[in-house]
Amino acid sequence: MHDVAAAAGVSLATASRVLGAGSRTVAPEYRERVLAAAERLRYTADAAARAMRGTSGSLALVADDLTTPSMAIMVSAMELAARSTGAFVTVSTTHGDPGRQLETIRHVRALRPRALVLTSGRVAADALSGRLLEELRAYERDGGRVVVVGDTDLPFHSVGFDNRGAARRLGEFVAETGHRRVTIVAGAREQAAPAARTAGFVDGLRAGGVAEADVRIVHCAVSREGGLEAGRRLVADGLEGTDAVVAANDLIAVGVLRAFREGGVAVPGDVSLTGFDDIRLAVNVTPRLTTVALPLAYAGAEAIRLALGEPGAVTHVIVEGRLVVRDSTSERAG
Amino acid sequence: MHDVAAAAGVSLATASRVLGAGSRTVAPEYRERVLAAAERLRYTADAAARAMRGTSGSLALVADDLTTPSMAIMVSAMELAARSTGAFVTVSTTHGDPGRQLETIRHVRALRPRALVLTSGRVAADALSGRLLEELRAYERDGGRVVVVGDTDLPFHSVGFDNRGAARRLGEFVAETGHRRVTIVAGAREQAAPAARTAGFVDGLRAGGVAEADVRIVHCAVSREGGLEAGRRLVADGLEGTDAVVAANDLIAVGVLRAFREGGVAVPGDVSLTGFDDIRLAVNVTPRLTTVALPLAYAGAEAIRLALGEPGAVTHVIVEGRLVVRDSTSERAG
DNA sequence: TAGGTGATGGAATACGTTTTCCGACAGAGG
DNA sequence: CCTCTGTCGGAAAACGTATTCCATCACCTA
Repeated sequence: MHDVAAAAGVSLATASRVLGAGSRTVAPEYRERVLAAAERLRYTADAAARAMRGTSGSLALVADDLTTPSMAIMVSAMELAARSTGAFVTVSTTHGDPGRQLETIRHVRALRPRALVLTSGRVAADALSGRLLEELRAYERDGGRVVVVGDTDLPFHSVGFDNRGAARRLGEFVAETGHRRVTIVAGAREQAAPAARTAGFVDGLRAGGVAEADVRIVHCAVSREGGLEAGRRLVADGLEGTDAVVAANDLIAVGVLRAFREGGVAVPGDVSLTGFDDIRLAVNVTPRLTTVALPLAYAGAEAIRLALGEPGAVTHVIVEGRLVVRDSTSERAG
Repeated sequence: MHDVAAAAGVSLATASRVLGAGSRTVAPEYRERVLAAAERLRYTADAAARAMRGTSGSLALVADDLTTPSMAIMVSAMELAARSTGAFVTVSTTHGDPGRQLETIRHVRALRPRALVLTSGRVAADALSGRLLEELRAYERDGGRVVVVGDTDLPFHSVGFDNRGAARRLGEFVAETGHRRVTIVAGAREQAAPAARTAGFVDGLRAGGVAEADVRIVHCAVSREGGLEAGRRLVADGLEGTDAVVAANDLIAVGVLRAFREGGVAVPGDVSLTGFDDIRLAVNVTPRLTTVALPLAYAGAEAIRLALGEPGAVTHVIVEGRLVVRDSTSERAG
């Protein structure tokens, strides 16, 4: 910047006033001269030096895993939203491992980011969460801001999905389209999101008139393979009049779908099938999956809004899912 | 750090020597005292202040789009590799728009990153590339290091895929398994990767003994929809003895597959079909796609290795694809 | 015309760290 | 016992920017 000021024939202070986000006004003539010199010299103010004075203008995103499509969509939306305000985004992944989460947060604190956005399916459900919480609190005490995406029982700003509510609506839909014997492929019992969805499915089915005795719940790994295995078990055990299978997410549903195809079970002819998440794969299978779409990009943008927001009370934002009816469900006679 | 030094009863300089990556040795007793004080006070050295002296220890990743699975895999691998060396990673997306690329690079230069990794399918094929090049050169002149992933005709370090070579091997495989009339669904003529693959397919088919007159090339949009459309056209025009369809990527192949299913063409019964990229979807369709797997994670890690490498001559790394034979191709009688 | 007032450029300082230089101290060798 | 040498702690400078404080200047009003 020294060079720019010299080239423009003004003092360092004037150059800074022009190039920094104008704390004070500068005469138009000088302003123009400085801008021209900066352009000519390809000058950009050093973010590190700038960070040493005021706020840092960088955001730290800590996510489980970028390769999961839903994470990628959220992180991408966050990057977009942050960028539109001129903030930089640094990304770290933890693979959901609480130890790595802790280590990552500790590491990232060195950047003195304006805010820390923690996106994880399993923040609270662990023994380490005490130390994690403590670390996040320390970060807040230093003036940082914590936003958690996907979990709402922590005392930080958060963006959560109304898993239970959306699942309830899906359950109601399944009940109202005439299904009477339903199997829920619920994924892992311990994970928060699948558990909330399962509870919502049950709510909705009951509300729609399905008898408790006619709702069966089976667990499996939260993956395509888990669904495949669960589906094979269902086929092997006999479907016993089951006319709908409700899966905790699309990946599981796709696995079940494959098992049904192997076993000669027609979807939706013999059994209706639903997923959750509306991943891209949901429209690339045959039949296309009836599912619940989560507004992931919106949630990501909302997280950045919270991260950059004015200081204030801790805010919990809940975003709703949307039922997407496609070809994997059909109306039953009765 | 002042507080830490005070708490440990040593000078600022000593604390720095212990906590910074030891430029000099400190008496074990003092060292321990400082470490204990830092732990107690939850102290982490300010990265910005640190960056103002030596090198910044941060890497800038500029990618087209995080939501594309292949990009996500590469970026994720880069993050992992960078992290293992203690570097921070900031990501920016440009949606492949050259204007945004330029603006992003300009913006990111403020961070004085140690290196800039540009991952894009279409860096060179544009009128703006002159200004882009100029900007990157200016960045290099300031001591930065530029690594380009996916394009090799720029004068920077690069990691490229041997599209043509891998396509050639796939072409040979198709020829050697007895296919004699082949249609290449080549995607867009203007894009570098599809064009290189098409050339490779032709090489391989010719080498495997397929006559030039028996290779037909059709173009389409590089997407599932493009493939669907192209596939429908093929079905409508009549396949005229075509016994293999070779697509420029998996997405196109999946589109073609759907068109064939609609049109009653059996894969691989009537026609063999191949893709390229080995995206997750390739194993989630029926039949599972024969394709070429690109070692994306390896390429990402390699890019970081170049980015962090010792100064030296510009290096171009070419990574090979691997033929993955699945169910969408079958051996022909002759 | 003189004094007051508002605008604005310039010098200096602070931010938190690393590193260089200097000085002190201890141990060893003559 | 003195001196030389090696080790290590402490003071200070430097990195690049934003901002505070001061000085100057022009303009307006009485």
